[in-house]
Amino acid sequence: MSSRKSNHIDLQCQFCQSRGDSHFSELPTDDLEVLSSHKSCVTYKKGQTLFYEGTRPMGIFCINHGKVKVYKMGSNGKEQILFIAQPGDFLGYRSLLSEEFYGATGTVLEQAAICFIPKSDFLSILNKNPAFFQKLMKAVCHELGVMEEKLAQLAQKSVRERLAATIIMLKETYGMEGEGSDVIDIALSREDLANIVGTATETVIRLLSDFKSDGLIGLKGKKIQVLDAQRLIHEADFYA
Amino acid sequence: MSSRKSNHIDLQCQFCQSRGDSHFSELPTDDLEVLSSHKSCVTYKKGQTLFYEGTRPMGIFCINHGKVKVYKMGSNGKEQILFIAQPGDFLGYRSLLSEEFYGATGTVLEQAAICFIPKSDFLSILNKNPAFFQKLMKAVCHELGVMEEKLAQLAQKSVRERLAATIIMLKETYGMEGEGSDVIDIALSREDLANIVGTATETVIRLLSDFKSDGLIGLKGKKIQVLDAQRLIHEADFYA
DNA sequence: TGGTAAACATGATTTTAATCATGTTTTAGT
DNA sequence: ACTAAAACATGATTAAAATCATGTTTACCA
Repeated sequence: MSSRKSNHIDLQCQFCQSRGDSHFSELPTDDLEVLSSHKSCVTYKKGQTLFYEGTRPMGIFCINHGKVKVYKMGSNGKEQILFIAQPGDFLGYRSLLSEEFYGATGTVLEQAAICFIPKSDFLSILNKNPAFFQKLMKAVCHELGVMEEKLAQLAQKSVRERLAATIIMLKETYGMEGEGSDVIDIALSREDLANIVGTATETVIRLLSDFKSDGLIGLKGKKIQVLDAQRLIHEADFYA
Repeated sequence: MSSRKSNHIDLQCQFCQSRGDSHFSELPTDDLEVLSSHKSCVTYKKGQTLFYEGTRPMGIFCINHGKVKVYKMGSNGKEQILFIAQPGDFLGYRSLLSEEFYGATGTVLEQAAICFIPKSDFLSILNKNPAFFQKLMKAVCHELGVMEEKLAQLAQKSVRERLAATIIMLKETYGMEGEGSDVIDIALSREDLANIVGTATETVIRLLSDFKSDGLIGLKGKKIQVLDAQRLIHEADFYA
């Protein structure tokens, strides 16, 4: 709002690097052209919020680049992070389709480029493409299963187990290949990590130190390096 | 399996009392006839299981009468109840549509009559009726929102708050009208209640006693009577 | 680049809720 | 109706994690 340089950028869906990872991967070319001409693309800085819990969705966000945390704010002021969205992910379509207000807030975790597709365009493409609709249905059903699993884990596992499980999940999602392998490539503060696990920041800090002393992880600055995935999985009490 | 009297019954979807509450409410008559002729209907006794976590869904269940708890079993042998299904509810369609194994187990809470619709029939009706498909999509999206809300509450609220919230929810869903009003008409054991709230059975028992001494609830046998909904809501820390 | 706020870290204390132990009441099956 | 098992109840103890307090390091921006 103060910067003179526009933060709007021009991204064509047809040539989007992240489209292959998205639900748009098999959309016909003409639909992609409609999308490209109607959507707007904006770059965001860390900390900027895309949408707020309790407000009305006007379209969907499609992440070209960067990461977004989606969370609910509790009465105590503490965030509960529901998931972290990455390039190719859609945001806000759940509320759009259930015709409800946003149930959570979406805030950019690191420098991002994100497209916004107006509600009407998204819905018309959805209605024109049964295959796309089915794909999306399948995705929502899968998401529901994932959320149910998270709920059960939260109810039944200790903080230590949940933190170990979270680190493993992060490694699978953001672990880099080759070189600095096993380093989890996402800049999460201890507080964010606590808000994923559902615990206090101090508890996460303590447990990370424990894991480090035990040789399970290494701490490169604020990035976590998984040293012994096997034992970490054991800590998470999987397959038990 | 031992009883000589068959537990199969004949229920026609066209005349189903519970259909008005279900996603089938606006399905064309000819589709209902197809359903009726292809489905099978069975009565179940308390404790019988409809489907098991980790198995492959072969169709969907539609509840005509009775209640079913859907839960995940933890490594400690403790159940986490995800939701309780009632007449008109579908069960198992989520896994069917995401093409995954059942993520949870469904067990009958009280005497029930439940229809089973084979996968192929359900899917063909789904594909023939875009309006039905959309309705279902909307429902799944709503469910996802509900599950996210539960997750956040579990992470952020105390056991006391969660129990109060659960009682209020149960009252809204199963509260009887008129006469014995405010009595929650569902036979939940203290253990089941604990597995909804995500706590130990003893803790639920103690808190129920507390609520009773405080005049918030009455205990009619094992059924709960809500005496002071306002204060109960306050205990649940809503609108805070 | 110096100053300031945020993030990280560690210790001490308190709170919450789980677990363990034991007894009583209800329920269901023969 | 009788018995066994399950459910309910209450007290005592322990364990887990939150909270409070304080100090250090890191990151950011004017």
